This record gives sequence, structure tokens and C-alpha cells, in this order.
Amino acid sequence: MSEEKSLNFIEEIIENDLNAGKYKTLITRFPPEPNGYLHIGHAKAICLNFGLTKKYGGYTNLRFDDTNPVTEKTEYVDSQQEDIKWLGFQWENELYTSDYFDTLYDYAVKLITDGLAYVDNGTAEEIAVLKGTPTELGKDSPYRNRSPKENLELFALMKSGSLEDGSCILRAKIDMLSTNMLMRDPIIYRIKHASHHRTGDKWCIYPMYDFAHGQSDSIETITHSICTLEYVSHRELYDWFIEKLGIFPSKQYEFARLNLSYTVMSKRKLLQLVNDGVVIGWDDPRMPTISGLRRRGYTPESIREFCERIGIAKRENIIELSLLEFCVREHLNKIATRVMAVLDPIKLVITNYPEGVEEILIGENNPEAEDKGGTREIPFSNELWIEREDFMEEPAKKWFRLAPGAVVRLKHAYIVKCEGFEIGSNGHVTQINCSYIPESKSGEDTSGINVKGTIHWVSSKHAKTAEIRTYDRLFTVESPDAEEGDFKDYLNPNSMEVITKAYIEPYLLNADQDGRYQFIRKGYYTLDKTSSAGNLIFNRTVSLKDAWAKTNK
RNA sequence: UGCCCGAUAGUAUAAAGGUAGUACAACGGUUUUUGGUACCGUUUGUCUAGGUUCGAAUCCUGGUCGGGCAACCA
Repeated sequence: MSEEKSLNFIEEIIENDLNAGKYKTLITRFPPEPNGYLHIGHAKAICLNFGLTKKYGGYTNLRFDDTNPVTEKTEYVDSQQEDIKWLGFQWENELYTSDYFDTLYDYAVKLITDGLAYVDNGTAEEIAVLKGTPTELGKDSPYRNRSPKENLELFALMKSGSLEDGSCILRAKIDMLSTNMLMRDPIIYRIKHASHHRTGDKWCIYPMYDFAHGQSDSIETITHSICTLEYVSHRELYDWFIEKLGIFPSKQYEFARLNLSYTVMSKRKLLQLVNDGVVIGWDDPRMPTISGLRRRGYTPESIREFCERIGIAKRENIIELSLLEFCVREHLNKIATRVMAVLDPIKLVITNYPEGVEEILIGENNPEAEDKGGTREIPFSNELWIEREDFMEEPAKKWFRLAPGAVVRLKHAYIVKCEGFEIGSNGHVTQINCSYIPESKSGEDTSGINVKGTIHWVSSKHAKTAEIRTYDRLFTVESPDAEEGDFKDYLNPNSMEVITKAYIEPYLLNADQDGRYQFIRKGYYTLDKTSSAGNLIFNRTVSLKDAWAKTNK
């Protein structure tokens, strides 16, 4: 019975390394730049890195890659930490690339001393021209052969603060003829007179990504440095610095980043949606950010399950949104409390049920739970709200719900028969009249009647109200990035629909922020973070599957 | 006109030279006091042309297609 799950390519590498005794302890890291909010794509990387050390032992560091002071903020550091914790992961060490600025500076000095780096006084444009193009080789800079002594003095001058931004840079001396553009004497330090969110004004020169990332990995003795595919060509440089510096040989491995259909994933584009007011913030429930998904009602478990299912490979991919929805439904089905809410109400009067009489019915909270999630009390009376879409004047084929003469069960209550309906001045149905069958009460039904349909309801006298926000995909096309023109041309104008006054059963007055609810036959809902006792606001996490809507299409 | 990645059902992801499997989606059915859940079933696949081999998704060669590479971003 080998029901073993197959390994992804990174797990294979790790198992081989571990079996070969190459490393004693597996150490990975998650290295976000604190310049924005984390999204579901980061969740994939988080689950990968933390998941690996969970599986094989060892640990994972959280390292903020903060080498560019102008884009980074403490606000982002905080939100990123919150999101990782919420996902259910705990890092071993909280670290910052800026912690290594002194060491990195020393590394640069060593390179200069060894004749492997030089200060270039060319302008950005001059340097770019000499760099060549992917199909044209580069040419040496006129400053390339300065002596180590001169370079050392110049680099110290850069650090001293007396030089202006852009006046010169430090470059590694590698090979202007390399077919890999990154090896054509890459810039490793630039002057930036900017205040850093952690080091303040201590520095006015900052290392570039390539001169910081591998070394930081090395300092932390990261054994497997996992990143996304766009860094493949950086690996040669990554290895070069480690070799020339003679430091711990961390190894870089690349996997394909996550793309989700009907959304965008780049921080730049997400930021644009926020700035342009398309969404109400980074945590708008329509956003693919961790905070957006959290506000929407997604659970950490469902996101982890999703990341598990999408797999790790090197092929570009677009995951269908339906898989994410499947994962959250699967979890919510197990944990959500079932309740009744009527979103688009129409009145139903039970003509043979005494007016003024109230009855307390008992409903189980979750048929999927072992203990059925306990029970709750649901008030019943002769006047109810039901869903407008549950009544058809002229029933369609295979219609199991209310229609003239039709019989349905009111969930947790009685079987009723539609005896008639009333039409208002606007031509719309305003009221449905039914008779009920007293001996058909839920749990003690002796009527012997079988009905095909069961509908939800709320007693109008006891109903409370709430605002309900229904969300849909943010874009109308699968891959907004791939379409012609601006990605915002493909925004879904109906991505959010607000129902200001829906009727909910009184039990929901006790709803709490962490609660997950299934509005029976409608979907899964959770309280919005702006909800208050006097003004309840529910977000729809995801709808229930709707076989009827499908057959009816 | 270069270099580097990659290519398996609609979408993902397995099969380490030996039966192409799994999940989601789609479709059909059973059960059901949620047209939900659960359960059962069906459809659909190795980019292409050669080569090696008893045997190729897998190894080799050419081609095609997709992605990346010319920020003082990460």
C-alpha cells in the first residue's frame, strides 16, 4: 500500500541533498520586499518555504528584503507579518537585509580589493548604452580599469555622503561580453540620499538586489533559496558573488509563480486598483491579497489547501478560480453554521395559521458536524419573508419550488401549499398565500407527504436586517494581463453588489467577526470588518454550487 | 539576431525507459428536509519531425510554440 504523494522537483532536490548528507539542517527563507501587501501568489511561496521545513525539519526565516528605502515602509512590514501568521506559519528569525548593510559594505570592499569591482562615473544612460542589448554584446566602461586603491577611495567617498545621487555607482567587474545581461558588470551599489525605514539616515548608499540577496542567504546559511522563475538568469550572478566572496554556498532554485484567472497579481497593478479607487483598499474583499481574502471570509486552511493542490513546477500556469472556490467551499461546508437569510424578500402569508401565534422551532446548526453543531431556536409565525426567486407564477419544467398549487417544505418548519398570490399596482407579485399542514412539522412529520423542494424563510415579525455584499470576479476576462490595451479596460462593472436591507433570522444578531455562516441555499458569508451591532454587514465569501441555475441556463 | 527556461485532457499536476494516473472543471446519475454535501459514472491528453531502444511522455537531434533577459526596482 504505497499511497505516497509524489514529490515536486524541489522536494526531490531536498531529499537527495538530505540523503547525501549535504546539509544537517534544512533552512529556507521567505524574503518579501516590504513595499506592498502580500497576495495569494506570496501565499504559494510561503506555503512552499514553511511547508518544506515543516516536512523535513529545520526552519524558515522571515527576511524583509529592504534595500530600496524609497519604496519600503514599516506599515508593510506589519501587514506582511500579520498575513503570514494568519496563514498559520511561524518564522524562526525575523530578519532584515538592512541588518547586513555593514557586512555587505565589507563584502564590496573585499571585491574592490580583489580587483573585482570598480566605481563607474558614467551616467545612467552611458552605462546603459555600453551594456549592449540581449543580441548585442556590451563594451567596457572607460572607468573599468581603475586601480583597487582608487576604487577604494571612491567607494569611501560614495559612502561619506558628499556625492550626489547618480553621480557614480559601484559595479562588479565580470564580463561585458557575457550572453547573460546580468553578468555585464552589474551595478552593486548606488547612491540614494533617502531615509530608510529602519536604518534612518545612516546610509546614503544601498546595495542592489543582486548584491544583497545571495549574501543574505549565505549569512543565514540558507540551504535552499527558493524564488520564482524570473530569477533564473540571476542565478549565475548569485553563484558568482558567493564564490568570489568565499562565503557559505546557498543554492537558488526557481519555480513558476502563481497566476489566477480573472484577476491580476502584480503589486504594481494591485496598487493601481487601490490608488484609482477601483477597490476600497488593499483588503477589499475582491482583491487577491491575503488581507482581501481574509476579509472576504476565506480561511487559512482553505488557502493552504489551495496551495497544496496547485503544485510546484517550472511551467507557466494560470490556475482556474474555480479551484480556489472549491477549496474554500470544502472547508466552509465543514465548519459553517447554517442559518436562514432572505436577500430579495417577498411576503408569504399562511392563511390557516393563527395570527399572533408564535412558535419556536429548533434547527441544527451544521449537518456536516459530528454533533450537528448544536441547535438554535428559530421563531415562526403566520407571516414570513421568502426569496422572490423561489416563486414562479408559471412554473418552469422541473420546478421544485413554489408556484400556484405547488407544495414545498419550509426548512425546519412545515409543508405549505400555495393557494394563491397577489399582484401589486406595479404588476409584480407582492404576496403569496399558502396553507400549511399542521402534522408536517419538521422532526415530527406524520403527514406522509413527500415534497421535492425545501425553501428558506424568515418570520417577518422576528426578522432583523443586515447589509449584504455579494462579490464577483474583478475582471471579465481570464487573463487581464494578456489582453490588448489597459488591464483596467476589462474590469467587471458588477464585481460588487450591495443589498442594503436583507432579512436575517434573529440568531445572527450574535454573529461574531470570526464566525463563518452558510445562508442556506445561498452561500457562505462572514461579517465584514466594518460591521457593527447596529449595522450588520455580511460579505459573501462564495456562493453555493447551484445546479438549478445551471440546468436553467 | 543572441542567451536562458519551459511544453502531458479545458485548467493544474503525477508517471525517475515498462498499463498515461489524480484533482478541479464539464456532463449524466443515486441519496438528500439546502437543486448544498456525500456517493457513482462519462467525456477529453503526451507540441512536431526524426533518431536510440525489445520498449520513449521520459534519452538524443532538428523544428514549432510560450515565457524570461537591455530598472542606479525586487
